[in-house]
Amino acid sequence: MQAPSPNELDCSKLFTWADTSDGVSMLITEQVRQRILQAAAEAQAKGLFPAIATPEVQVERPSKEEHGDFACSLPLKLARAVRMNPMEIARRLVPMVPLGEEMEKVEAAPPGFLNIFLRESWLQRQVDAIVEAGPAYSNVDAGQGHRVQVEFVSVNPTGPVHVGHTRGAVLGSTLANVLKAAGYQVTREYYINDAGNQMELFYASLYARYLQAVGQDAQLPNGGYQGAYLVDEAKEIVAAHGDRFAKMSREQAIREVGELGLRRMLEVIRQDLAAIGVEFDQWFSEKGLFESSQYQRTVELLRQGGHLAEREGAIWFVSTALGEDKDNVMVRSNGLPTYFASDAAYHYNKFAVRGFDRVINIWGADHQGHVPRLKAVVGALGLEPSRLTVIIAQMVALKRGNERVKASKRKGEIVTLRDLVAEVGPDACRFFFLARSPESQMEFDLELAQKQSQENPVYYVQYAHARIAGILRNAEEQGLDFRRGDVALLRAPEEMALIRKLVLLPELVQSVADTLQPHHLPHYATELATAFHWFYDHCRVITDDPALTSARLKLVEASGVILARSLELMGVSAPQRM
RNA sequence: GUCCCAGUAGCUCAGCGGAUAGAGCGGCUGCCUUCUAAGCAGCGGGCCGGGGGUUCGAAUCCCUCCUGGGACGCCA
Repeated sequence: MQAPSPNELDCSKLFTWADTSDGVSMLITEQVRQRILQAAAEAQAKGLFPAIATPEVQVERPSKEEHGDFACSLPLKLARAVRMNPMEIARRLVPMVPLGEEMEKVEAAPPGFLNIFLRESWLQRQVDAIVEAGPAYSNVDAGQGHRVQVEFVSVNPTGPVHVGHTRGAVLGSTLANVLKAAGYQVTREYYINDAGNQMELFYASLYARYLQAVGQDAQLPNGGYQGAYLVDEAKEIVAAHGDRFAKMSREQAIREVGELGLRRMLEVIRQDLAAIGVEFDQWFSEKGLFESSQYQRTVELLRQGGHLAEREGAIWFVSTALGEDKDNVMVRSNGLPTYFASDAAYHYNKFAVRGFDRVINIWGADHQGHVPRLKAVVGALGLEPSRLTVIIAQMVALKRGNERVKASKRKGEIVTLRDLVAEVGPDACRFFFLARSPESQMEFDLELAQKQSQENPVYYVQYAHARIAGILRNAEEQGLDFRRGDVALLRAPEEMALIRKLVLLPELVQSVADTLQPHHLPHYATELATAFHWFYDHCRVITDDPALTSARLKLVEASGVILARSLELMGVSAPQRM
């Protein structure tokens, strides 16, 4: 028998999950995989086919019902190495697979698949398990309590959050939800770029608007922020503080007005994000890295490691020595650090100071070129670069009908997150962004999004939840107690199809935590809703048959638990009525 | 010029080594005396950008070309 590779052992650990009433059990997919592995080992031990290294055994969910609940192509993969007909391998494997109480049967199917069917009784019992466990049914233990930080949005506090940033916001908050469900200890963080040029420009712009607001002649600085929101900010500052800043030195006034403006801007950003359910555990100040001399320490570490070189009056990070295309300036010839330098310090802080096991950054596509050098500098600081994952969310192109909307904060042409939520609503907005994988560019037609809002798939999913709530309300009004309902009565095709969808959520949580691709959640939720609507239309729940009524009410409750949980993971509300 | 991402139904997008390629929207046709019709059932719709390869098997992997977006600063 082949000893499982260390990699396989790791995997089996990753796939365990707790939280069921009968103690720790394993994801069903993983159980099936293990059984096939066992079967292969036994077949080889018995000499049914030559003993060779068993390739990675993968189990998939076939799309066609007649192919069973799981399918495995191991025989096809084995065929060449053992020089046998794959169908013959499959046939010899079938009787070796231990069925246990989960599996009904295993079939060999041409050209050499193993099709695995789950036992009806096992599926039915999951309904009880879901009702007992509640939302925790979906939880897995992939993270094993490891500390992971998700840093996202981190928009410069020079203006409100706009539509493009919203994609990253929705993505990050959902990932954080899922990672938590997968057993990680999660910190959601917003990095405040409160140091550097852009902030100086913002302060100076705000100061100019302030002077204008108190009736003085003032010009925006070159390249300054032209957005109307700064005019409003300035007016509000005047309302609260009068013209006292106009009487101080320009330098001091810019500092004080700027400080006020920064705080107000951050508050606007926080509120706008909260409106689509995005909240943070930590707001981390870039300036703090300098004030606590963590920046200086990081630079010193790089210098000691021989990663810095002085040239043309600037200090460079010699990334070419680490296989990069070019070196990067860390300290400019004017003595000021670059954004890259504080980023190095920031990531040193994340790993070495705060001790996160893993860090996930969500960036816009316009920062994509910075990934290699950030990884390089993390490595140069003696940290393992693979602990850092940078997810690049592609651009969101805005349209209004046929007209393209160009978003530029400095020019002030912004479609803000606030506008978007006002037009489309937070639920549709989250669902819409979430349904697309981050690496595909998307076109957001504001007209269409608004028009579609009644036909948006999010309502389809939410409606299923509202129907569930309605049935449970009726049951309660009629004083029905279904705790003793017998799940063995759930045998209709619509009932079984629904149960099959319900049991998928833990596996989905596992795979999203693994691949960091939450766009599968909305698709799952839609499929689950479809299964429920189908059930609803074919199986009347509350009837004059008390036994069947109780059993079906249990299924309805279990459906509500899983549907609400998948909506919760996406940050979408689960309405009781619609 | 170099690097990254994308190209799948009329539109917006899933699928990323498995069996006859999917969903929503839009179009057409049926279904409300029964727990919400924001629902269900059905019809139509595709050289999976082109061309080569690898494989028992390719929308999926490799090469190449085309198209669109992004990145290549002592900006962030």
